[in-house]
Amino acid sequence: MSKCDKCIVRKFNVFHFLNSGELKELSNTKVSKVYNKGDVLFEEGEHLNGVYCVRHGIAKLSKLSNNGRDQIVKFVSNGEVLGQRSVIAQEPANLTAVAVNDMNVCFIPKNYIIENLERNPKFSYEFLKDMAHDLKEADNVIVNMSQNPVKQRLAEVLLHLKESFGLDDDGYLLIKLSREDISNIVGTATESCIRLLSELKKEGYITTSGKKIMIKDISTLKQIARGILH
Amino acid sequence: MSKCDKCIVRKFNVFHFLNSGELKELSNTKVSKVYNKGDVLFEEGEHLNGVYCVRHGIAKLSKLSNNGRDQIVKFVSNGEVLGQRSVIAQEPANLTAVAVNDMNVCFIPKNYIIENLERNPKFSYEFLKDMAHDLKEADNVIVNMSQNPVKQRLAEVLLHLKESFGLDDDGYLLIKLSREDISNIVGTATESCIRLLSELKKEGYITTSGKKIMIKDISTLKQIARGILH
DNA sequence: CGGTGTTTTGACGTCGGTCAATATGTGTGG
DNA sequence: CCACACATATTGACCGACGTCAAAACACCG
Repeated sequence: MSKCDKCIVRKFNVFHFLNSGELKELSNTKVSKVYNKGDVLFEEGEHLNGVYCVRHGIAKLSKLSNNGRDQIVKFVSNGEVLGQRSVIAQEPANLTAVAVNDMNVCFIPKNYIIENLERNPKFSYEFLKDMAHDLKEADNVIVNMSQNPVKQRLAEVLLHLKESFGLDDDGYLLIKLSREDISNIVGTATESCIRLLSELKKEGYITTSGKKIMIKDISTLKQIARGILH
Repeated sequence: MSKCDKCIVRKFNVFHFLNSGELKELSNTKVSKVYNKGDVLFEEGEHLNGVYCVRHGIAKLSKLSNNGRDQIVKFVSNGEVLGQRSVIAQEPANLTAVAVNDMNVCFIPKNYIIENLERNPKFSYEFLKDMAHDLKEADNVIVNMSQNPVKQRLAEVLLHLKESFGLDDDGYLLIKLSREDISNIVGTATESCIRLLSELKKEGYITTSGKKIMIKDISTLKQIARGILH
């Protein structure tokens, strides 16, 4: 069992303020888990007994709309924590979490979280800041989804994927998603998404090779994402 | 200056756990304010020096999209608290707050909030639960906005307005909004919204009289909101 | 090699946005 | 109380973006 006080990803999340005693307790209560690409971490409506701290890998958080299509709401990767909302509100999960990659995750039982929230104001404050950030992002997504055309949203998504997950050695987006996944982020039909991708390709702003996508003209893409260009 | 320990709305929000000493301090630091319909409480990008506790009235929280249209993200009314996200994250406001009604509001300075967060875990926990709830709502809105057609969203909005604010003595929705406001909630052009309202009217599910809207056939409207009927 | 799943392209219809004209309020001062 | 100006609501006509269905091209794998 690896020690939490040596864990690098902890530096970037709500656990970075814990003292050595609290970290030792964390090391003892946490459980390491491995998920393979496509595995479900938890599903909408499920009751969570703890949170998931991502050591390595990427998960997508999605929700089924009442018309039967998935909407991807958010990605979570190295250092980030999953399931905090449900644990804090003591409610069933509102979203489904699926591994996009092979993942290495630490599961931290609910009790540990609750107890620390009750006695450690700094810890609570970290959680609050985290959720405040998520809330701001969510509000921004609402505005974009409801007001921007699909091409603009697609451009935003591509830029966002680059910002969040970076590039591989050849300059392609590191995260590999199916066209269906991409359209489920953008909130559109798969075919529309494909069509707009090939449009962007024809215009010379991106290149694709199988699932891999490369952004070639980032500044023009930014203009499209801002609605200045179409 | 009225006393917070006698305030009814406190029972419904994050302040309901404070002890009598903390409440006395709150009474002394808070400032009562009155806003008239259309007044701006704060604007996107503005730095907030505290939170607003709504004693009476309704405010709309909106954000300007990069194509120049407003998107209403959320309403806040009696007992609810405004501006908490910005104060907690110590960031400029992400949304603009405008009074929909004449309002009676208590302004609570940032320092009071921060100090209590630092020493009172129960208080922090209340904030956390509040934000967890907001976050869930926001995620649900994202899914609806990106996946549902306008008529469905309009039906949902009407039902939501009824749930949140209730009816007046004649059975009309208590909250009075312009068509433009309604379309800014639904995320559509004003004319489209008007057209769909008159469609719902022709179909007999609602009645309108000026700005006032009455829901006549709530069960059918629910079916439309769920996408079962069109 | 065929079989299965994903990506791409084509054709077509419709939902919803835009512009413009008209109607209906709503408030103001006379 | 009326007349005028001005805002808001409603309706019509038109068009483009986007969703849907279907077929073809391509990839991946036993």
